[in-house]
Parts: sequence; C-alpha cells; structure tokens
Amino acid sequence: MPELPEVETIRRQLAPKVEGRTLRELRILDPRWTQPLAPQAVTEALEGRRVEALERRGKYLIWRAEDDVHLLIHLRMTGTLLWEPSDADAAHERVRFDLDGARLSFCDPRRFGTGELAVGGPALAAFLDARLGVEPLQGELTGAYLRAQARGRTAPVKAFLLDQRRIAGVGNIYADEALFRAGIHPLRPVGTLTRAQCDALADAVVAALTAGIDAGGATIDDFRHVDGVYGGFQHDFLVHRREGEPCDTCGTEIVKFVAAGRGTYVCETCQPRPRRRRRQAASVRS
DNA sequence: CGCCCTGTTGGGGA
DNA sequence: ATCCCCAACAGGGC
Repeated sequence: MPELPEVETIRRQLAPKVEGRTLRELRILDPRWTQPLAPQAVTEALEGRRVEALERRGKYLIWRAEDDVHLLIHLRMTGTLLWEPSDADAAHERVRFDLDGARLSFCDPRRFGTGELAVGGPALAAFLDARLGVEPLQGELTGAYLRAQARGRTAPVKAFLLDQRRIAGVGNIYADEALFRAGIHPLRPVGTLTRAQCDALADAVVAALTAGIDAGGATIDDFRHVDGVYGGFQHDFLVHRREGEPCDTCGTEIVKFVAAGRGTYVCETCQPRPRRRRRQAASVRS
C-alpha cells in the first residue's frame, strides 16, 4: 500500500492524535523490525518521551520526540499504522505503541517494514541525506534539476525516477503515472530526454503525487485485503494498471512488461517506444 | 493440495 | 553505473 501519498495521508491523520502524547511503552513484537539495532536500544531511547511532531521525508515517517530523539518508520510494501485497531485488523501486529493509554499498532503481514533510531539532529540528517534526494512536494523537483541529474545517464527513465537518492518518494505506481502523464516511455534512456520533456516530467511527478494525496485513500482505521492487494486503496485517478484495458486517452490497449525490475504499464500510443538502443550516446534532438 | 508467479520497497552484492 | 536477487507472506492461476 504505502506510496508517498499514502504515507502522507497516514501522517496527516495520525499527527493530531499523537502529537503531545507521551510514549509510555513501545513493545516491539518482531525483533527484525529494528535490525541491525537491538530492539531494547530503540525502546529505551524512546519510552517515556513526549512526541513533539510527526513528520515525513520521502516515504519515511519521522517521529520527533523530546531531546531530539527520532524514530523513523518505513512501511515498505505492506506496513501500516492502525489507531486502536480491531483484533482482526491487528492480525499482523509487529509493534505496539502505548500513547498515554491509546494503542497504536504497526501491522505488517510481510514484515519488510523497518524502524530506525536517530538520536540528535546530525544523526537524523545523515541518515536521510544518505538515502533521499529532493522532496517533490517542497518545490525542489524542477525540470532544471531533473535535466542536470539525467545528463549523460543511460538508465531507463523509470529506474531513474525510482532512485530515492535523486528524487525522494516516487514509487512504482506513481512512476508509471508520471511517465504516462508526460507522454514518456519508461525505457527511454533518461539522458536523451529533451528539455521540454524534463520540464513535463518534473511537473507530472508533482501533479501525480499531489493528486494521490488529494484522493486521500489511506486510512489508519481500516486495513483489509482487497483484490489481492494489502490495504485496498483505490487509485481510481491513475492510468489503468491492467493489461489489455483501453487507455483513457486514446483507447489503445495497455501493455505490461518488466522495467527496472518492476511491473510496468504503458500506453504505447501516448508513450512512444524509444528508438532502438544505441551503443553511442544519442544526440538530443526534439 | 501443491507449485509457481506476482507484489504500492529498499539494500547488498555481482 | 547497472542489474539481479533477496527479505517474508498471501492470493491467484494452473
């Protein structure tokens, strides 16, 4: 479930509930969650501290507690945070927060999610800076930035978008969506994009993420298994993600293949295939 | 029933 | 720089 818009939605829903409360107990049921750090190190650093703010950077949720102690939660594929969940919804509970008597559960069937501890501002900055590039929702993703980063690179543009160290928070679905909106094929070598395409793609990434947040799909109270997808968030505003269905714009059948190691959906009319790959760098022409 | 494939992620090793 | 595989689990197709 959690792409950036879902993480942001969870953050917005949760922040008013948790900010100002004190973390009385942090029960880590799955020791893998804190690897390679020992669970008790995380527990001891956080228990008894007041939660000052719940923030987000990329797909990380950042709990800022007293004395500059931070807990960074990554939901990965199937993680979620549930406020006062029912027993059924909490079936895969991995971590339990006691916030002044209120229960918050980190649930994660697949157990990919992680919890990281960062004590002190520099430690937090070092952790984030090593992993995350510009924040698209803070106006940092511009066509000029994209073009500068892409220059000379041969990687498929989709792989480029998914690299968190360049642009923070673009996941598989939103990469497809942005490329569709910008009319760019996912396998296009990123260094061959024109200036206009870089501008269009930067705008499309921001627009797609913003649309996802506005759709406000994720909810912290409701976690189910729907249509084979954990979470059941409906991305109705996105390009079709079923092969064989018609493109909303032109009616061409959506095709699916693997790009950057992920399932990728494309309208090859709206997103023309790149010319055959060349050994030599291609010159950039419009 | 079993086997195989897939998956809204990121890290490590080749 | 780029690609492949892996973590662990559930559901669907055959």
